[in-house]
Amino acid sequence: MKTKSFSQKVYSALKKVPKGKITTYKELARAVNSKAYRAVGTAMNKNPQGFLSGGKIPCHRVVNSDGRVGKFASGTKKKIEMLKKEGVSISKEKVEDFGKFLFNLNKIS
DNA sequence: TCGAATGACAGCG
DNA sequence: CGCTGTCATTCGA
Repeated sequence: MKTKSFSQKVYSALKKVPKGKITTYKELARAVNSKAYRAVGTAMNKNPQGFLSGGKIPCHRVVNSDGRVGKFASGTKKKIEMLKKEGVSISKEKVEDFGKFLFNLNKIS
């Protein structure tokens, strides 16, 4: 495994998330063996290589540990609708069965 | 409720 | 080029 940048690892982990599932900044940060929860979102925001640019980074599948969608580049509400189309139950701006749709990147035992 | 920690970027000198 | 402030967050007291 080559020494990838922190952000690069985050993208790779996020790409692993299947459709209809979501993940949290905390899990992503843990996937890269870091605790820079903020850096995960910040790096994405600075690198809009997400689904908007024809990329493969489902930034909209990333939510906060509280189940909140947090903030998104193209509009938080927009992501909520997308997630709902994927099958995720969201109320207002918060995921209901958040833990149920959560995808374990680290597959914690 | 508030502050600290952590990674990256923009602005300023 | 180097430092500071801010940010798509989280945790502990």
